[in-house]
Amino acid sequence: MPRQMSQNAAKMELLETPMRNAGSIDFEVIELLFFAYRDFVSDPDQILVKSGFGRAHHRVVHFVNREPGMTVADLLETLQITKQSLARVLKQLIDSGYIRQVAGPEDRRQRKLYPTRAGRDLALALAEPQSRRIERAFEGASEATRESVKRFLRGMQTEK
Amino acid sequence: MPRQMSQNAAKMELLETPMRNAGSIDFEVIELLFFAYRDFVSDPDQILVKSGFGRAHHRVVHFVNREPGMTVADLLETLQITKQSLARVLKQLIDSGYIRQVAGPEDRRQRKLYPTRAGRDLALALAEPQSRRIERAFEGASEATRESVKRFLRGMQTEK
DNA sequence: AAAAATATGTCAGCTTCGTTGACGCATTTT
DNA sequence: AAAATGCGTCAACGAAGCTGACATATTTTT
Repeated sequence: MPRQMSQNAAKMELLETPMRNAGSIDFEVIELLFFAYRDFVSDPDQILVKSGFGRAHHRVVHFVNREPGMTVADLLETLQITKQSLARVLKQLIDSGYIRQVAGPEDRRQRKLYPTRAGRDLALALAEPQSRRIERAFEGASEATRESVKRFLRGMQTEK
Repeated sequence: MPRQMSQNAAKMELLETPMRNAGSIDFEVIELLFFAYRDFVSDPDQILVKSGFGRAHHRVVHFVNREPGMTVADLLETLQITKQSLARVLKQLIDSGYIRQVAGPEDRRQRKLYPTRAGRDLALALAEPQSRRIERAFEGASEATRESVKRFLRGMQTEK
């Protein structure tokens, strides 16, 4: 086989054309979601570093504040992680005084989770820059537009 | 101090009221973004497990396919990670034949990255379920609505 | 009353993917 | 010739997920 042909064969395996929106594949929105979420979660990180916590703590403190009295099982369902994974961060949040547990009044096996005042304050501090970013992204948008965006985001969720 | 007062004092530190959309904090959209992204990235995971890759490989293979010829530095900028972190996954993708490197034609220190046919196929396979999910979320939406959503997502990005 | 199921906690070990810091090599720029 | 740049790599570490096994308290079922 001549050298030139080998070169071409080797080159053939390299694709030089960009993968563009085509067929039914929406690469543009895929990337928009990636960048939007990357920057969205980067906001709270500075605050979290000061407390010695990470993103996992953020999620826990957020949802417990949103629904005080939720059980450990509820939280596992919401976060879609294992109890062993939750245990670490939850324990740290309890030990640090941001969250407390109360035995369920009906079913005493349950551990109902509540934020302390410090836990509420932390959740608010973390939500603030995220909310500002959202407001900036909605800048000038009508109420109908805002509803469309929410509808889209709801539609992105797996229906359970 | 009477026992009753101590009990109340202890109870005081537990907040039982849900943290609701109030002031300027938009908890609803914060959560919608969390759930939307959680489910959005869960799609490719099954496919990735079969190839022995993770989400980091997904991102690399995606962007190299979107912009063949991008350099290592470009990729680091896009992903916002360190070169040591990228090195691991990039090496695996190169060794597995999904991506190849070519010395830059002008600056030969650069490594331009290109997908192979297998790399293109993998990127397409990973994008497919995500794109289907996006289409479902847009179901029945007008072109104007779609543009509004994209505008919102662009607005969520940190401007560089 | 006994047995089974449930809710939670915990131990141990593993994986992925991010980090910092240091250094080497080839190449380009000054 | 010296300095800066692009990239690769070694080593050590941390955050946050995972599986599997087992313990304890409590509730439900038999």
